[in-house]
Amino acid sequence: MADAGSRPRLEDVAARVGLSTASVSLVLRGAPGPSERTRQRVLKAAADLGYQADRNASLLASRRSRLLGVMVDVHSPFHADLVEHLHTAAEEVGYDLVLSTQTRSRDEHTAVETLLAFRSEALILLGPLAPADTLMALHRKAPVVVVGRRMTGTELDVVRTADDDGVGQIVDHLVGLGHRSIAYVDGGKGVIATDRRRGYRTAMRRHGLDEQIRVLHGDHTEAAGERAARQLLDGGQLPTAVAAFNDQSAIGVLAALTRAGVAVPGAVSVAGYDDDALSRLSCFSLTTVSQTAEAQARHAVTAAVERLDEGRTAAREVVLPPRLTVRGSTTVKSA
Amino acid sequence: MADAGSRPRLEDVAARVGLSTASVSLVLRGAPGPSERTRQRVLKAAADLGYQADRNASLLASRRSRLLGVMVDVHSPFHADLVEHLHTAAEEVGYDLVLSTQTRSRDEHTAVETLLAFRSEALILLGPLAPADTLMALHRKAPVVVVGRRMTGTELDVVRTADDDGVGQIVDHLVGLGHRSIAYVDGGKGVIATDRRRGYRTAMRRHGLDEQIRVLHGDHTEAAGERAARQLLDGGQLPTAVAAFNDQSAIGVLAALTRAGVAVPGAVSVAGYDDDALSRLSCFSLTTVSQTAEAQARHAVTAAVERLDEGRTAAREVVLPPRLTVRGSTTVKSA
DNA sequence: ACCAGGACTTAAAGCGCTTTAAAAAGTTCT
DNA sequence: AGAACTTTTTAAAGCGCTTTAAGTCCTGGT
Repeated sequence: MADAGSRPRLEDVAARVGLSTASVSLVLRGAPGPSERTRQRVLKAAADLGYQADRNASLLASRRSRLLGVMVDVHSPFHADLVEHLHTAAEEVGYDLVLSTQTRSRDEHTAVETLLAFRSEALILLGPLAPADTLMALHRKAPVVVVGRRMTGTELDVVRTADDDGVGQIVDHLVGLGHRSIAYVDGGKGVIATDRRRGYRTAMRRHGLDEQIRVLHGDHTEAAGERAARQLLDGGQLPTAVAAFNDQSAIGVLAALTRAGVAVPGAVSVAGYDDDALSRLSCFSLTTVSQTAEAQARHAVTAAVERLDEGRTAAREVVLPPRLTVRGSTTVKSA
Repeated sequence: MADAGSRPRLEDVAARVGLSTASVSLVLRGAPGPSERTRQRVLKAAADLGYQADRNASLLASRRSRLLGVMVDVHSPFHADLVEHLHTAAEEVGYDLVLSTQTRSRDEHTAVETLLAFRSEALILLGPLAPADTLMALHRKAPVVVVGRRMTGTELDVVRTADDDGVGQIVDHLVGLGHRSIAYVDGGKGVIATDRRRGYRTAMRRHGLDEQIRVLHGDHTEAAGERAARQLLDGGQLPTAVAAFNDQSAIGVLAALTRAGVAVPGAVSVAGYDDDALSRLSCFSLTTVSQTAEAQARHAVTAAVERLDEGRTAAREVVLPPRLTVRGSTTVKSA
């Protein structure tokens, strides 16, 4: 049980070494001033007492909080990766993270309010859905860094990967394997889907495969992938490769094809997008595109810190190149 | 951009309505005292100014923090579910959550330190790995609630599901479908694996199927499931049903069987455990056991609140019954 | 000796809010 | 009208820490 009054305070440490709280504070934060002797004694005393600074009090007293608010969808495996890297990146520059999750019951607004209530100095929003002007309003309270979503015409910082390029890499890879008849399962409306679709079209044209362009209706779900595959199966002529909007959809395609007796990748190669946990399952072993969570996290933190500590005020967009991850679901076109 | 000095303070609101900060504070927290007229005026002023209390200051001033620290493995989909429900449960009793993730780079210790630095009044640890005495030491600083892990002989509160019962339900279900030859793919050492294995054995005996008990070596991975399945395939006589330690392993089994031309559930039924996102994929449609995240979350919060607000000091263990979720991977035994 | 200057240390004033004791304002009753 | 309350409001003292201006001590130079 917690012994209510037992938590040692700065004053207790100070009393123990017979110094002022000011000196102790200085030592504990590694600030210059205290002599070596004092430093040692204070550190010893603090350790003896198991002293741990009260963040709230520290933050309140210093005008800064050195806290970055991160809004994350706790259900997304990709966000999980991002958070992990955000943690390390933030730590390196002396910031701490406060997370707030948006869930069915807790919308973006509440999540962000919580972040602000904790005095976050900047907000890193992972895949926010709110409209641009809402985010701009927020930006007036604290610098906002949007991760993973394209945003045009705002003054917000944006960190994302080049989705069109990613699909382009998939197409290049497939073409390199000898495929020419490459279908694409679309991801619906939405900025990301649009970019990826364009990436597919552009890449196909680049390879002189204009005639082969074939976009199937779909969305981000497994079911959509299955529907698209069934459509292909019914349509008579199967393409030799299928690229999908994301991994989930790709898995739908893969499952439906396999169930219909079409070998993957033997007869048809299948590729996804996102490199999420699913794609790594050995039973799928899906060739996909990785969104380089670490790089995105680093850039997001850097963007925030530049605003906070270096007075940058101009918006900046960082667009990272995605990385093709070849696994077992794609192979050379069969004769 | 954040306009540094712009954040309105309690004092600003007070000045605007010509009252003391004390009155404003009272109104804003819904405390009794202020008259209706005052209340309205204050609320209006606060809204006009876009005032939002500074949590740090509030927490520091009140001796309480009303904060529950939650340690979560950000990569676990099950934890994600738990967090979501913890949020709502905590909100209902007027607490807020502060999350700290353990990752490869951030071990449990640091995660928990962060939680304490934020002045969490109690700690809810999701699937902690630390040894019992470490947790007990922590418990002396703040009440600890362990979720999802069995802990004997400690004074900690524990909330978990009855793993043996869960596997028992799976066996019952399979037996109900006419299966008698039911193999089990083990989950290795570890408390949870032990419980589930025992659940399997007990249930089999209860149905008079002692002779049929067959435990295959395994762990928590998909690969283990595949190995086990291959072993079954090589062994000559296939069981008519296989229950696995968890969903991942079950999926390995399922994939290996399918690949070998064994129809699932046509020839062999397969069941998993955990009801994680994987099992819901239509291409698997895995019969599994749900750990009832919501109920566990509620009990965890309740346990913490009882310690905090109702002075409970005796340890309590809440063991919830898991819930069988029947999907498409199990069916009546073929003739 | 005496003082400038450097090296440490500390008193004291907050940070923005809660809380409590006490004052102020209203009511009711005789 | 004044006593005896009750309802509102507020002054002031913190919460645990940071920060800055102001010391206190030494050293060495003259």
